[in-house]
Amino acid sequence: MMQESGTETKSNGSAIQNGASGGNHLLECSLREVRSNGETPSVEIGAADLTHLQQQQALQVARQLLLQQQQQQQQQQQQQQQVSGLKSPKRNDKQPALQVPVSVAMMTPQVITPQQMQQILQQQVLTPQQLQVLLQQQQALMLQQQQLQEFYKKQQEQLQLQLLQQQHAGKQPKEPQQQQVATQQLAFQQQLLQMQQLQQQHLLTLQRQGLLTIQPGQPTLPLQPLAQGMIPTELQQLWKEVTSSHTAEEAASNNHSSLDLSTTCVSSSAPSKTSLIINPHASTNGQLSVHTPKRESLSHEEHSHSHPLYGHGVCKWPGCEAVCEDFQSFLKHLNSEHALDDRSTAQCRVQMQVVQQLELQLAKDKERLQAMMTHLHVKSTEPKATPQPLNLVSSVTLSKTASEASPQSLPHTPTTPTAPITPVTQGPSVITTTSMHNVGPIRRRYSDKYNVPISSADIAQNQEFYKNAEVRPPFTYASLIRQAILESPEKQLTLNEIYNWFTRMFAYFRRNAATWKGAIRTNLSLHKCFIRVEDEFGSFWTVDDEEFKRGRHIQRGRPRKYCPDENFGELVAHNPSLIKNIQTSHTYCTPLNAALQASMAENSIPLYTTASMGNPTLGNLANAMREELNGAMEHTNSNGSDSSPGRSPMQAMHPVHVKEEPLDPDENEGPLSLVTTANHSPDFDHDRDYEDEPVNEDIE
DNA sequence: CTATTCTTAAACATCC
DNA sequence: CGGATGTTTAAGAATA
Repeated sequence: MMQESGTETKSNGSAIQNGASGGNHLLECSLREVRSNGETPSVEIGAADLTHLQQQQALQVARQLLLQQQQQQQQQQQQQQQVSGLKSPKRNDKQPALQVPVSVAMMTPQVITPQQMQQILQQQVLTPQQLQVLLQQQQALMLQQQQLQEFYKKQQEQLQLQLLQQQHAGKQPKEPQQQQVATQQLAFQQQLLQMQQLQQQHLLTLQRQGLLTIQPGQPTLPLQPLAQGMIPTELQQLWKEVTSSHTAEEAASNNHSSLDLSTTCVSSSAPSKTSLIINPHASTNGQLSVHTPKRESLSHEEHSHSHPLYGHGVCKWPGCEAVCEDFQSFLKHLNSEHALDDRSTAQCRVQMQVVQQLELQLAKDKERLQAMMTHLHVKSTEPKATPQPLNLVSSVTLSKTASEASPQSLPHTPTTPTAPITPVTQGPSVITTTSMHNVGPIRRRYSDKYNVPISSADIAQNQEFYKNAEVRPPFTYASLIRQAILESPEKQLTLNEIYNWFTRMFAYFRRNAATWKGAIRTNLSLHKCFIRVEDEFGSFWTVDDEEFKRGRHIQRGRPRKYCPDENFGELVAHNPSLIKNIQTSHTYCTPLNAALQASMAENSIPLYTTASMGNPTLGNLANAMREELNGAMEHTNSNGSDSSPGRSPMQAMHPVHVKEEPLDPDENEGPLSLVTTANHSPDFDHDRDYEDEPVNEDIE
């Protein structure tokens, strides 16, 4: 269209074939912007948003957990020094340090930065189910930690009280009691340590399983001292608030729910960020409340009988696994079997080493991941400046594609050196874009190439990316053509409309027109799934999605759609009166039962054969299809932008001619005339291309 | 290494 | 006649 022959070069053909296998993304483009009829993407949006927010929250929970642990460790060190020194000259000053950093993760939504959000959106790592599990696990861990920490806090206070008494009461012999308290203190510290280790193991396990992806380049990694967007004073303040709220909770008067806290933090911490990244739709779909109320309820339930070392009726002390009927028995068991002794101490030491090792490993993995990301040109620190084809980072379902995302497959074609920095403003609309259809095969094949669920965020981002970056989309022509057709309101496009779709949706297809247009034509002819329908005003193309999923081509050496040299087999295939009724209804009855269509397409001949043998259902079938056709014609008069302007809505009323399905000679012996009889019209008997060919009766 | 898939080019046909 | 549209074949690259 735009710059046709002048810039035609063959040089970019195969070279660019390498250039855009960055991922398999849906190209569900522009449905909402091109046409506004029909589709209601809200459900899918909700699911997508849910996933994204879950990812966000999971990530944040993980981050905050780790952050929390570090803070705790510092506190413990401080407190340990206190205890061991048996003097606390500045207890009051230290009081804030005694505050337990509970529920820091509750305020995760406002901590996350747009960059993080962007990355999370780009990563389709977790399924909702996985996220749910992850969240629950994290919540359980956090609650356990809270509970223990509160217990610990009480002990600490008790100890301080005793110390105070000791100081004020002179040097009266309270030694035994104090020793006991100190012992308990140590035991709880060990428990805390153990719990932290468990948490980190949990996190690491999740990460290794690919359930949790910790972003590289983010100052929020576990080993980093502070989370982005949060300064120490804020943390302290929040801890205070949270702790006080939990104290109130213990007093059975908790009105200060975690949700409130979260809200408070949102408004005080980073409201602009929050409002920027939280999609209104998402925020109202219960996503945020999924987290916090659950925590709340859990905190009530598990406060009474939750312990990081107790789960499923089993003591979780390393190497113990003693069965405890209930929580009380567990506590007894814990105090009796895992009291402060050499063995427990040694186990704690071991656990500490384990934690250190894990941290080390985590640091290494983080470094490795960062290097990988850098290598793949994924600018994790640049959120929106470079809309890359997504799914590069990671994907559960498309890991193969991700692995294919070698650097050369990134959009760095010679013709598009500036592609990666093409500015595309996405904003919250990323989440609101939806997907109608799944794109089929990508350029680089992979086994599960069909119907791979891809998130709408990818679609949107990739759509924007390919719209603006002159990068070859990593999809086959067939998938793109299908996409174009399926996006059209009537699921049909003329060739020129397909061209237009390509140029509109992909900057890459705004040049070298002759090349890709020819490829489109070739693909239309070659693929079984593309059905050419002819009416009095021209022809248009439809797609048989079931056939598309089968991915069949018109096989060579078999009857062609177009065969100048006719022979017996081709006569069958070229008989326009045979299948056209089926095809016609097929064309117009997208609302028709897809399974029926698939069945028709797949088993057309057996169907006919059966019908010829006297199956009474065929007539009904034909009638049903005619009815479907009639019904479908009622809504064919909606004009999308891709609709041919020259075709009036009334065309649909006319009999149309369909590209002959290339019936295989080995399966087209069926007496198709019966179908013709079912809906026979003189109009069907002359096809433009094959009017001189014998009709199907010859094959009988 | 082989088979398959996909792309690209080209030749050819038909229609407008 | 020339362009648009279709069909078919072949070659080569990429991939399974």
